Amino acid sequence: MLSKKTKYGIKALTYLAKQDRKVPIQIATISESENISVKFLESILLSLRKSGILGSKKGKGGGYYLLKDASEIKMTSVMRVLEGPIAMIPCVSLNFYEKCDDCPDENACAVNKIMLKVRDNTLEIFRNTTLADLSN
Amino acid sequence: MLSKKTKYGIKALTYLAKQDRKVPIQIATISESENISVKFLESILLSLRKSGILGSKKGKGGGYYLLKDASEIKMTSVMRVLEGPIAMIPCVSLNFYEKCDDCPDENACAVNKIMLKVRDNTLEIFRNTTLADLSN
DNA sequence: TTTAATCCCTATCGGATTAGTAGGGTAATA
DNA sequence: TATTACCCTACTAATCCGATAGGGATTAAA
Repeated sequence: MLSKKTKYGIKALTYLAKQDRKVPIQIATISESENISVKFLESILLSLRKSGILGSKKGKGGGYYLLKDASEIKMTSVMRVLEGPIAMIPCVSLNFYEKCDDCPDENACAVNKIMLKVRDNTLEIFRNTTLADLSN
Repeated sequence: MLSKKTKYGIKALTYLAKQDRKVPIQIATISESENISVKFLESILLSLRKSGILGSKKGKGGGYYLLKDASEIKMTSVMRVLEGPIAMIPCVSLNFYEKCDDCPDENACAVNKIMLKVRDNTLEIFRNTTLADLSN
């Protein structure tokens, strides 16, 4: 299941992608437009800023803005920041790899086999999709 | 994240797929071979039986067995029984559809758009993969 | 210089889910 | 009839999620 964090994060990012990048947008504005609680959205935007996808400006007239052009922001990085691993199980994850305790041989493991396929495919989609694609 | 229930379920099913279908296999046997707690495995096999993927035989010499040939058991049905929805979000789910409260228009929703792609792709993989494919 | 807007950070909390445990009931077979 | 093994219910510890609360720091504008 996709977490609400990810869902809201993607919505907020596509909202920003539709705006003039030079004008910071306030949390409250996005919150109203996308029906997201202000405080929860705040924490989401914060993590997007820390990961280098968003920039922010403090004080009056401040807000959040995309650091790069929407067409240069791939869904792979967005998903990894918001949702974490793209793979459904750690033993097939590129960025969050972990061995299974119970599994003596990954190459012989049926779960590994099928989930690897799924990961490859999903990854391909996220790699070829940018924020610009989603905001049209 | 794939639940352990699903992971163990797939492992148990591929184990059964390697055996003679006419001989019931006991829970304890699968449990030992695949490193799964007996009781937890018991509840998993039970739900696989209730959903019509496995058959069971009680009493001495009893156990579980595949109801169909491994090559006829698609991963779509296995995943739906064990994990539930294949889609990452209910608004793009075929079998577990639900509308999002916060979303006025699904066709204009970026999350819907990208997750629909992912679902289509994942579904395609599960449809074209059978237990037989995994047990080789 | 003051004020108000806005981001920034930490802590907390209820509810849901997960993974696993325990214990006994029931049916089938030798 | 004794044994084996499935079947079912209930419980629990741990974890995660979504949300809330409250204040602190920074900046722009009056």
